[in-house]
Amino acid sequence: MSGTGRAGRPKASSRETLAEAACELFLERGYEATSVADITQRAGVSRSSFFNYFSSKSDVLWSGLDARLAQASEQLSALGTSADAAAVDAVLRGILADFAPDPLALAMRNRAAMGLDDELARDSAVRHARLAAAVSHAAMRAGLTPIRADVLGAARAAAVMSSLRVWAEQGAGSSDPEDVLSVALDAVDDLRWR
Amino acid sequence: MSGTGRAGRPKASSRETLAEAACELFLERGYEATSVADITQRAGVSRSSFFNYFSSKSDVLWSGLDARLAQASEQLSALGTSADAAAVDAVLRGILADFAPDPLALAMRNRAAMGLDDELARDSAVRHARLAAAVSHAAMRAGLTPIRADVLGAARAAAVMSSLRVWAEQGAGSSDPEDVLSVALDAVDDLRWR
DNA sequence: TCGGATAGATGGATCGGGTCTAACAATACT
DNA sequence: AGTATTGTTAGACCCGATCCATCTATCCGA
Repeated sequence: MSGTGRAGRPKASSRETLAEAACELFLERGYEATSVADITQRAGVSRSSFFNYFSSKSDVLWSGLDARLAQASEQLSALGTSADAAAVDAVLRGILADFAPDPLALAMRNRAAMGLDDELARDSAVRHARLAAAVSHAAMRAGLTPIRADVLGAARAAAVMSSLRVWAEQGAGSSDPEDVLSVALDAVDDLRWR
Repeated sequence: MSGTGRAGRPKASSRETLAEAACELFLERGYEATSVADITQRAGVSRSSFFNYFSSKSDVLWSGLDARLAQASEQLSALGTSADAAAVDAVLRGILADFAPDPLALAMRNRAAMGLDDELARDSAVRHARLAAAVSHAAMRAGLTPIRADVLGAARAAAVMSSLRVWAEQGAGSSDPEDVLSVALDAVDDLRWR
């Protein structure tokens, strides 16, 4: 029997196993009070193995979204000088399209119980900034001034992150995050104080 | 002779002494390569003392702006339900009014030499988010929907942070950051793609 | 069947940021 | 002199993260 897999020792644990153990512990004791050693102990692997699957403790929560954000950044870069609002918004919708409930959604929904308010604020800020920078770069390539591009990028990135948060808090699964985003992007196009 | 000072042992070091030592080292070796122990050693105090003056290593860079952001948050809260765009923008201008070159401006200007690109991006994101949240709360109190308020807060916060960055990179001191912000806030009011 | 070659798992050392505490030192006031 | 007050300090400790050498399990070809 060949071809079942590639050479080498088969994986003894998986991202899912570790993520499950982590989320359980986050719910039981809180995020801060859960060490990486606790997670690997429950998952039945060594502490060292954790970092073969996740680049950091918080990566357990964010890896799903990060992959989509990275993809979106590439797509935005590929737009070149012809980037317009519609094209950018299409990419942004892709980020949340078919976004299934995952550790991040769970964390956003149970942020209080997990004691995640601070951590989530910080990490969300980083992702917001990353996305905002990507949009800003696209806008600058399209000819906008740097500050104008930054403001526009921040507004659109906020639409994405805020939509995700609202969707997650409402109990991810009942609605489609993409629909929430559509409303948010409308708000960007008509950004008046009222 | 009384009244020369209050009781207790006089301070042996000051924030300024530590900040200077830190900035020197950041320029010489880079931010990452400089440990807190390095800073205190150059300043001639113990490592323990560092945290009597700064809450973290990065606080050396950010404490000046953080104080202004905290003040702005309070002012925004005090606006109550009567917050409108003009009142909010006035508060935002106050953040950058008379903002003198400080460790943060130095860091932004020498971000490459200090190897600060990552760290600065992360920390800027946190401050952006903090300010955006304050503006968003003000907007929600004024009756806007949460997502609309988030988008608007992110856009205005981006105007502030982006202005600060541009001002610092241009060589803080030559111009007034408040002037840069005025241009940026105009961009928020007219947030169309190009 | 044996022996690489490959991929994964592991323990342990190391580092740096940050917290905490008990002891110590210097000043003002009485 | 004595005491309260304030600041400094050493040291232990925790935790996230990196690194490396070693060990283990599987596949595949000779």
